[in-house]
Amino acid sequence: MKRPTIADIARRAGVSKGAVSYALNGQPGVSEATRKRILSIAEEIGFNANSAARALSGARARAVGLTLCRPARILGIEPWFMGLISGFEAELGARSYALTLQVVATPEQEVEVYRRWWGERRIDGVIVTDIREDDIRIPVLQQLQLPAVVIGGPGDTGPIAQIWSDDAGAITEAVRYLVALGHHKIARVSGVPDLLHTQNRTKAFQNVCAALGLDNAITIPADYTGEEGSRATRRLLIGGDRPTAIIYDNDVMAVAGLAVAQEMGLSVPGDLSIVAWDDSPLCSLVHPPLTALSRDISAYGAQAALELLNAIDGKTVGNVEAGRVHLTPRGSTAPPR
Amino acid sequence: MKRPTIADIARRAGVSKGAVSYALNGQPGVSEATRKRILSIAEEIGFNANSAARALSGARARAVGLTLCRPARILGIEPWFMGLISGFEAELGARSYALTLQVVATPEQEVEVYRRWWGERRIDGVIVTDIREDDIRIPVLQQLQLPAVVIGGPGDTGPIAQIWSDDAGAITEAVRYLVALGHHKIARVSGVPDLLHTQNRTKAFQNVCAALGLDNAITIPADYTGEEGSRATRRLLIGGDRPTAIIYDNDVMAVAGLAVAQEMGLSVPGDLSIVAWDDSPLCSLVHPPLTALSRDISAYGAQAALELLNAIDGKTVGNVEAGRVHLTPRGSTAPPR
DNA sequence: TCCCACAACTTACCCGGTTCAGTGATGCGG
DNA sequence: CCGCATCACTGAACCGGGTAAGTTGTGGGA
Repeated sequence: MKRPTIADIARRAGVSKGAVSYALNGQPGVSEATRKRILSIAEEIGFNANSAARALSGARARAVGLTLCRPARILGIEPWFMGLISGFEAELGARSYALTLQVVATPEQEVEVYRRWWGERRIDGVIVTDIREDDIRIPVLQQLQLPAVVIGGPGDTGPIAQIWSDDAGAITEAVRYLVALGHHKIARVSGVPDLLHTQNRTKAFQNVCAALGLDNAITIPADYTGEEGSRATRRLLIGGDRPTAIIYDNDVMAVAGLAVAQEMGLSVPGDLSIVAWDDSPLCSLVHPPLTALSRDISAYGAQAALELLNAIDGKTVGNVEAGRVHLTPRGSTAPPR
Repeated sequence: MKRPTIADIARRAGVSKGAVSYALNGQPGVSEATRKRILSIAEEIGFNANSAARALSGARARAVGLTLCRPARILGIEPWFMGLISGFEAELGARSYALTLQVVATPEQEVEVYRRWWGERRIDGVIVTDIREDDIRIPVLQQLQLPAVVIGGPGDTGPIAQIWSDDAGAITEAVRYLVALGHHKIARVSGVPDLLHTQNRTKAFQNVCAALGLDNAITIPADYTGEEGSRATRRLLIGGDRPTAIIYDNDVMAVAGLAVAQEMGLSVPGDLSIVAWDDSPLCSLVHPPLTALSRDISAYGAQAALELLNAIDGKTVGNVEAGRVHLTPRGSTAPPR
C-alpha cells in the first residue's frame, strides 16, 4: 500500500506542497476555506506525516528516549518502571510523541546510547532515572545539549530539571508512626546505596531516629531484589538485639522480608512490623497485606514527561516536587508484643 | 554542538558524499584503502547516521513497535512484559534497532497506533501480543503489509508468523504431577478468556482431566490481577466440595490465591496445593515458595525479535515453538492430607 | 597499438516534509 | 486614481543520507 504524502493532498486540492504544509500545521499563509478543504482531504485519505521527513527538515523527531539500567530480573517484578512508563505515555500519547526504550547494563552504556540517539537525531530528549551522585550522564547531556529531565533527587544536576518526591518527609512519617505504635528498635533495608534517593532516605532516616532518641537504627544496604531483601532481613533477625520493625526501600524486598519472618516462625505484625516503600498490588496481595508508603507513580511519570516536553519546547523548567507520599497502614504493622 | 554528517567526512577524506555512503555501508565502489580511511574518520569524529535521513531515502526506520494493551496496574506487576521487553532488546540492541513503546487501552486503539506508525514510517515492523480469536489487528497488518510477529497461539493469523510456547504440554505435565501426588480435585484460575492462549490452555486442561478421569475439573475465568485471583480462589474454597489443588494462569494470581488460603486458615501445601504459571522472582519470594511452570520469557522475546527482523528483511518466517516449559516443584505442592 | 572490461570514484537526483523569497491579486487610504 | 500594504499562494532550496547513471583511469588481451 502506498502511503499518502502532502504531494498527493496538494494535487487533489489543486494547491502547492507548501500550502498544504501551512494548512496542516496551522501556520498562517492559507485562507480558512483552503485550510478546511486541505484538512478534509487529509482526513479522507488517511494522511500521516512521514516522521522521517519531518525530523529531517529541522523539526522535531517527536520521540523521547528512556534507558533502563537494571538487570532484567528486577525490571520484571518492580512495578516502579512500568508505572512510570504508563505515566509518560499519558502525556506523550496525547501529543503523539513516541517513547523509545533501551535496556542497558551499565551507566557507561547509557551514555553511549544517549550519544547514539543524539547523533541519529532519533529523539528530542531523554528521561533520566536512577540518578547517582556525580552521575556521569549529566555532563554528557549538557555537552550534547540534549533536553532532559531527571527523576530522583534532589541533587546537583546543573541546568537539567529534576523531579523528586519528598522521600525525607515520607520516611519521617513512617518512623514517627512506628514509634507511636510503641516501637523502639527500627531497622531499614535500603536499595542500591549509590543512588541519590537512597542516600537522601538514609540521611533522613538517621536524622529522624536521632531526633526521636532511637539508637540501633541501622540501615542495611541491598539492591531491590528479593534475594538481597531476604538476606538483609535474615541478618537483622538472627542478631541478639533484633528490631521490632523494618522499613524496606521497595515492595519486593518487603515481601521477601515477610516470607523470611514467616519461615523463621515469627508472626507479622506480632513479632515484627513491616513497612514497604511504594505501594503496588503486591503489597495487598500477600498475607498479611503490607503497610506501605504510597505515591502515585503514574502521575509522577506524567509530570516528568510534561516537564521534558516543555524543556524540548525551549521553555525553562525548574525543579519540582511531585505529589505527596502518604502512609497506607495495613495488616503488617501493629504495636510490638 | 553540531552533529557530523557524511558531508563532513567527505570533506575531510577528500572524496564525495557518495563514496562515503558506500564505504560506511560496506557497498562495493570504493577501494579498501579509502574505506578504511573513511571509517577511521567517521570513528574519530563520532559519526552516527541521521536516522531520519536514512529512513527518508527509502531505507529502514530501524525501529520496531510494541503496543501494550493492559491496564497500568497489571503492567506494573506482571513480570511477563518486562521479561519480554528485555528479550527483545537483546536482539534489537545488537543491531541498533530501537524499540518504540505505546501503552493503549483497547485493541481498537492498537489498530490506530499501527496505522499511525505505518503512515509516519516510524517503524519497520511490530510485535503483537495478547492475541485473541479473530483478532482485529491481523487484517489491518495484512492490509498495511506491515511486517509483524505474533506472540501467542497457535491460531489463525494468515501469513503473519507466530511464536508460541507449548501451553498444552505444560498444563498436561502439571496435572499429571498433581495426580501423581494423589490429587483428584484440581481446579484452575485462568487469565482473560478472550485470549487465544487462555483458550488453548483451557482446552488442554479439560482434555487431560477427562483423560485421567478427573471430574469437577473446573476453570474459573479471571483477568490476571491479584483481585480477581483472590475472588476466584475464594469462590473455589468456600464451596462444599473444594479442590485440593489449584493451577493459576499467572504468578500474581497464584500469590493472591496463597494469601486467601492463609487468610482462611488453610495450610499450603497441606490443605491446598498451588501451581503458578510463569516462574518469576515473585514465586520464590513468598512463603511457601510456589511450584511453577517455568519458561525463559526473555529468550522467548529474543526469538520473537529475531523472527521480526527476518520478516523485515523480507525473509519468509514460519511459525515456531519457543523453548520448552518445565515444571519447577517448590514448597507449595504436596500430597493432599 | 587499440579496444574493452572493470575498479574507483563523482554527479545528480530521490525521499517528503518545512520554510523562505518571491508573485499576483485585492483592499484601502489619501 | 495611484501607491502601498496585506493576503493567499507558488516555486525552489533545504535537511542528510541512498543510489542509479555517468566519468575517469588503469591494466590486460588481441
